[in-house]
Amino acid sequence: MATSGIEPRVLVEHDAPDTLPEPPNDNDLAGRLLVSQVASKLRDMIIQDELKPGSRIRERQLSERLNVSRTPLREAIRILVSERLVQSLPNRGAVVASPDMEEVRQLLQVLGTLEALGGQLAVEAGDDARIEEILALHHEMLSAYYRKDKLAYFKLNQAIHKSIVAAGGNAVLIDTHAQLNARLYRIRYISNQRDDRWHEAVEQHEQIADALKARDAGRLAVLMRDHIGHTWVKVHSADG
Amino acid sequence: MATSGIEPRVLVEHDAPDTLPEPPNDNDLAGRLLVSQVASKLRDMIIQDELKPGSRIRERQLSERLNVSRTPLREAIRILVSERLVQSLPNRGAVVASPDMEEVRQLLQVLGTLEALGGQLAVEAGDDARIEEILALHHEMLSAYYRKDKLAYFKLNQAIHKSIVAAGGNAVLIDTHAQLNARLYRIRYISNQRDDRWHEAVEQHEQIADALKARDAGRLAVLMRDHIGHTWVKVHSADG
DNA sequence: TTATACGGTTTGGCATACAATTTTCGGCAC
DNA sequence: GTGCCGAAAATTGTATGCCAAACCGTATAA
Repeated sequence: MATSGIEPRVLVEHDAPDTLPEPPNDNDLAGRLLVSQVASKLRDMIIQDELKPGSRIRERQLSERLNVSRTPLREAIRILVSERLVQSLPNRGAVVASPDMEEVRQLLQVLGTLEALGGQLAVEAGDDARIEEILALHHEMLSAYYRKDKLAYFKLNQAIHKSIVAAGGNAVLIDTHAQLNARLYRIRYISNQRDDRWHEAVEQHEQIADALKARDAGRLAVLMRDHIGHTWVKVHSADG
Repeated sequence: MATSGIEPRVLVEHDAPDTLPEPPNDNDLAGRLLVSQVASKLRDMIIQDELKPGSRIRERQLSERLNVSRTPLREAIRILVSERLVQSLPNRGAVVASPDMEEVRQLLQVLGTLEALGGQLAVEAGDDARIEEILALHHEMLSAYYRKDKLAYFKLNQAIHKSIVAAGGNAVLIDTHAQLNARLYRIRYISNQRDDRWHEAVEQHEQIADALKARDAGRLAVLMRDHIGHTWVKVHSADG
């Protein structure tokens, strides 16, 4: 789905890359093929704003910067295009995708449904150890909240959502969730920097943890969906 | 060489067209870049069983068969890999993906959730004309059912599900749905060839059509999910 | 007979060279 | 000063070549 693409940016500029969101580096088989390594590197660069949304990707320049030839770089770009992290223009190369608000809304809508399913499956199929791990992450996150450590909070928040989905054991769901989530990583990070309604999000996580502990699949599903709805409100209201 | 760059003929001989499920050919911008053309062609070949699941993709052989060099073919293969239509082995090339039963179950589980959301959005956001179109497809499908025209039924069935999701207007959902659905195309086609419980599926479609007509979002969502559950029963029981 | 070592062949991985298209920019006309 | 046209430069798209790793068959030794 083609986004506007040429529009500079949707959220704040965030030009200074002094704060690097840290890559999830959740990559598949990154150690093996050069193409995979390059693709992973590109994902990290996009997430860390080293490649800014809307900016063109110059193949020759990037390839010599990464010390690879254009061939594996181009193949890596194709991968990111099909992940919708970059957009390919006909004979004019590729630009880093910059989702507009409507696309963000759509992504969150789908993610909400997927996380609801993930929560349900986590309760139905997840073993106790898995759920204990998630609860442990939850308490770590609370700790970060009370320390006002936004970066730690952000990372633990991401880890929790990912773990809940993973606990369901549906590899397709895990995969799809990760792919859609990657498209929102930057925006979520930026949105997290404001502490708008931070306590609300924490309260929702408390409820999520309760439902997990109680193994209440239905309630957890509803909570997960609502929680993402809350994310949309945060991002949307901050848009301006 | 100078084969004048882009040769007009994109479609290939079609060697053994005894049973051709017909490609959806729902491709993005297939007319533009050679890589896109090759990727589309590969998708069609996989769907039509010209490239059979589990078989290796030999780059040199395929490239000369498609009259392109290995470079665009390799880039196209990368795209299909990230769509999970082919699987890439470390230093041993690519093979056509052959989903096992567990993966099919997972795919259907996620698709069920997505189609439920699609149904809900179709009712909430779809205008009357859109829904009328879907109902028209439904009646066409009924006609195919009574004619016992399995191929027409199959295609219309696919078109209906796609249209319902499309009516919701969520591009991300449409895209994700299409991608996951593509991985099941062959299996669904094969499953459709048996007329196991054909009437049950038709009855479910009747209910779906009713819910659409009544604009009952909640009921439609439940029906869509259950309907896919039914697909799983069909596929699973036939597996053996 | 079986296991294993070895060399030829095939295939994929990456780099580089060439072609086609787009962008840029200088010059000229208005 | 503004706008249009064209050639040069830059960039992407495609093809080809070289190298290394994996496969297969044979032969040799236990």
